[in-house]
Amino acid sequence: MACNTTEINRQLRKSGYRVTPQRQLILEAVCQLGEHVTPETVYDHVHRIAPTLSRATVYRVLHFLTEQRILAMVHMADGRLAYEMSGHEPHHHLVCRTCDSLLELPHSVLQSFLRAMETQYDFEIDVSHVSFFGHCADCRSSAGA
Amino acid sequence: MACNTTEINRQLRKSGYRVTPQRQLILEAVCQLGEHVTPETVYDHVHRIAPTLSRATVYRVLHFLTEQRILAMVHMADGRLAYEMSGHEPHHHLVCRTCDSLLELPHSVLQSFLRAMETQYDFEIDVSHVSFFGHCADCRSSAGA
DNA sequence: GCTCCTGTTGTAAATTTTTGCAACAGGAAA
DNA sequence: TTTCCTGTTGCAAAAATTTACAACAGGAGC
Repeated sequence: MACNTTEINRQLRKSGYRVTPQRQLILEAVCQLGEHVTPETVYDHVHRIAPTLSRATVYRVLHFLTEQRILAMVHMADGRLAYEMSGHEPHHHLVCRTCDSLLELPHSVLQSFLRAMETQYDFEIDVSHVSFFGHCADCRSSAGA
Repeated sequence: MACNTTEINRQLRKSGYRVTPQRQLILEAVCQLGEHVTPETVYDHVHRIAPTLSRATVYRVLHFLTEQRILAMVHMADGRLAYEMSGHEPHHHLVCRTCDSLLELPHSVLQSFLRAMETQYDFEIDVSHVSFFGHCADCRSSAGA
């Protein structure tokens, strides 16, 4: 996943938004840091380069870039949010609400189903990352009942 | 959705957990308040009845009851969490990340697909509430591109 | 009805995330 | 290049959520 800043910058400007050094730094950080990047990780990273860049800006820019579909939002097991480049290889999770484990789910399992839903509801589902919540085999058996 | 406290209490005791007045109050509150109940709403409600009951306990109990599959966790549009009785009529959402709108999705659309995944991965997906994130028709067209 | 073990709670502080507002700075247009 | 409009940022305070820890209180066993 190369971080094609040039193309993204043009896209932003065309939509009437500004390309600021803060936004560029944060975007590059997410790109370099990989999958499931937390706001705090981003902050640590960019704050080293630009010490005045504030936490508030990190949160605001992450939210903004998600709205612009440049980043994808990932729901972590603990309920917190993480981010990643939306162009990342699609991957999905089964998240256990008891033990917080993550089970990877191949994209192929979802692909056709999600496409069908999109057509049916005219809603563009963010297929780059989908999480399902529930309870894994281990916790199901140990919970007894 | 009647809130069958008796049965739930037995289930908790059998698993070695305690039935405290705080837990009962919070459970009843969620049951009465309906779908998509936020921690703050629960706190307001129970705090009126038991003024010493703290926010920390509300958060802890909501998390705990979700682990026990008595409550279901709902991802709201703004990224915050809400809760509801897990026995509620299953309903699902398409959440727009640009305008935060919620589109209801009938259970039938998901049912067979989720069942198949459960069988395949031995993971009990919480079917009482599933959210998909993406971008709605309106925001897709207005985003231009 | 007691006792004891240990799961739970309240408090207060830490951490995380959001928000209001004035100062700042992209970038389009001249 | 200069100007101007308004989108963005930083700061600081507010709000939301989590955590540590000592005191408390279910409920099983007697």
